[in-house]
This record gives sequence, C-alpha cells and structure tokens, in this order.
Amino acid sequence: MIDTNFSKQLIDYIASRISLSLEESKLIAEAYSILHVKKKDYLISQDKAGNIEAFVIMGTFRVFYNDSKGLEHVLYFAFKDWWVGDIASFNSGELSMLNAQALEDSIVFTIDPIKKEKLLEQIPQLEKLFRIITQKHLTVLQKRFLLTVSANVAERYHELIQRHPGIEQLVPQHQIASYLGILPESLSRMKKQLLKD
Amino acid sequence: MIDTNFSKQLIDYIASRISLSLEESKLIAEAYSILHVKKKDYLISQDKAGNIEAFVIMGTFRVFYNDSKGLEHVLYFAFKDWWVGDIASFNSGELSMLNAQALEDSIVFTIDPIKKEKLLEQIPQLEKLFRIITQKHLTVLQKRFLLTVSANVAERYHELIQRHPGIEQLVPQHQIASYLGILPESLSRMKKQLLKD
DNA sequence: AAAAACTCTTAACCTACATCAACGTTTTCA
DNA sequence: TGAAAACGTTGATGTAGGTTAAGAGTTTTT
Repeated sequence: MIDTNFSKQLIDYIASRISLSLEESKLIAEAYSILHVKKKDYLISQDKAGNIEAFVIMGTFRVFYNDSKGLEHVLYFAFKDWWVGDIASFNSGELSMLNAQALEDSIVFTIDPIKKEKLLEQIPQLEKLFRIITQKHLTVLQKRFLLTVSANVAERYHELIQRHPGIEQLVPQHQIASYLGILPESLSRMKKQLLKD
Repeated sequence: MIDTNFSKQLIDYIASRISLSLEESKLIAEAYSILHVKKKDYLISQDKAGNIEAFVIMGTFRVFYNDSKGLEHVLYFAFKDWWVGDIASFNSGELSMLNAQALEDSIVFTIDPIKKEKLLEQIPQLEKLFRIITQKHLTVLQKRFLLTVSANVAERYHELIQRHPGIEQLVPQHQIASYLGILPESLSRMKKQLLKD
C-alpha cells in the first residue's frame, strides 16, 4: 500500500514547509495512496466526479478542458512535486471540468476529500499549508490569465519556454499550442516566422 | 476607528461560515480598519506594495491590470461582501500587478499581512475559512479562464450579464468590454449585431 | 514488417476583432 | 452654467489566427 521511498518525497515536500512530528508524518503517509498511471491514461476525467487530489512523484501530466465544440484547452502541465486536481470538483462534489492525462508513465500520491478532511483535523497545521499552496496556485493562474489577455502568442510562447526550459522535448507541439490558446498550425507558422528575424 | 454597524457585516459574513465566540468577533473587529474610498479613487495601485486585503461593505470596485502597452484589462468586479486584493502582492510583499478603483463611493474593511498573520494565530479556525475562500476564488478564476479561451465574445457577454444582472446599469460599457477582453468599439458593434437576431 | 495512428508543416482562403478616425451625447466639475 | 472630459457609436481598413486540405515524417500497434 505505502511505499516508504515514494512517500518520503511527499513528506519531504510538506516537512520543508511546516514542521512535522514523526507521528504526523506517519498519518500523512497513511492518508495518501500511491498510484501508477500509464502514459496516455487518465488520472481525472471530465464529467465524472473528479474526487481526487494528486501529488506528482514522477512523470508529467497535461490538465485540460474539453469544450462544447470538442476542442481541448490545456490549463497547465504538471511535473514532479506539483499538485494535480480539479479544485472545483474536489471541494464541491460537482462533476469535473478537467481531464488529467499522463504524458509518460507516472507515479502519484492521491487522496480523496473525506480522507483529506480527516487529515486536516488530525494535523491542523496542514490547514495553513494548504491555504498557502492554494494561494500560490491562485497567483500562478492569475498571472497566466493576465498574460493570456495582454500578450501576443509569441510573447506567451517565450514566457513558457523560459519558465520551463526543455518543455519542448517533453510535450508534443500541438499541446503547447493548446496551452498557448492557438491551433497547432498557427504555432508552426509562428515559429517559422520567428526564425526569419 | 471601529464602526460597530459596519463591522457587524464582516462578522456576520465570517460567523455564517465558522462559529465565533464573542471574544473572537471582537478580535476580528479590531484587526480590520474601516476605509472610505471615493468614486474613482484607488484602493490598490499597480507597482506599489499592494499590502492590503479588503472586504467590501458597500460599493463596487473594478480590479484591473495595466499592461506594458498601457491597455487596461479588468480581472474582476467586486461588489458588497466580496474580497479585493492582489493575492500575489499581499502574500509575498512584491509590487502589486493590479489596481482596484472604486466605481462609486465605497466602504471597505482592510487588513495588512502582519495583522492578518496575527489574527490567524489568535483564531486558528480562520485558517480553514481563508483556505476555503481562496479555493473558491481559484475556482472562479479557473472558470473565467476556461470560458475566455473556449467561448466567443457573445457567449462570454451573456454569461456575464446572466451572472450579474444589472451590471450594465452599474458599470460603463467600455469596462465591460475590458472584462470581456475586447475594445469598446467591438462590444458596441457586437451588441448592435445581437439586436438583428 | 506492415498498418495504423499520430505529429508537424505548408498553403490558400476566411473571419473576428483591432486600429484609426470622426462625431454626437452625456456627465463631471470649475 | 459653461467648458472639458468621458462615453458610446459608426465606418473604413488592417491583421492575427482560424479553417480546410493535403502531404511527408515519425511512432505505435499488431
């Protein structure tokens, strides 16, 4: 059930942010379950109850929304030591708006809302940690939103590869296009144009 | 310093979400300061340390980003019983990316990061409340982002006026255009087009 | 090893919205 | 109350990115 080596990574992540007793570390390790997700498999699927929050131990995910016209929009990519989940669904029980698909064979720790609720009661310090993590997520999304509405595609492209060097080796270009909010053809065109300068 | 009538509104807001002792209510009322903001005045200004978080007692604010080309982008409008602040700046001490301007004479309760920190230590239950509030904000922003990238302007316009009936009486049309991510001319044209159907 | 699926590129054409400019109306404020 | 500022509309024109289609290269599956 619990792999000590893997759970160490989650414990380290938390312990580097708040102080944990051995007791508390054990409670955390027991609350989370390890899950192997094969390349192309889904950790979260749209229109199902997305009642999972995951911490990425290894691998990469694309988190995306499938709109009413069938177009996919990548909200973010999630790497090692990132959280993956549909926050709206996790906290309300509503159906998920998001899909999370593994881009390579991946390993995550997952928790459901009931276990998390219990864990937060057992370790009140976690309330503060998760408040801060959520604030950080909100900050990141706010920056992403403002950049999306204020910068052109070339600027957003440069911002992405600067923030994630090497992402182009890991993520297919059409998914980068989707993250940028354009079609693959347009990204291809833009990159060709960039070479001219 | 503290206006009992006004502070009651903030206390009610909090007390409807977590249980508060009289003692705790008093601590909250003392931690927040009342502030009157005149129409067109700024509660938060870009590129200053935006170290304020405010709860709107009365009035309306537009919260917007001023980009490098001088264009304004409305992130959200804030009404009675909403929170206003630049979460990134408030929690990091960085300069604010956002401006918050009163659209009418308004009254808010404000708090700075140090006082909030202290308050959270005095009333640990507030950690949970603010975690949940932040989650809610993240949920709202995520929906806004996904709608922005997946729906056309007419759809976004309808979503806005459905979610905020009466907003067109309160907010100038060019600011609604800014919220929708287009220029005033384009919104004017779109509305004319809508009438034809 | 062959077939199927996926990925990227290029080109021609189209569309939604931006840009620039002008003008009438309403609101603000001195 | 009169001038100035803010607001909304319309028109002409420009452009970034969407749409459609086709083909070539690569990876995955059987």
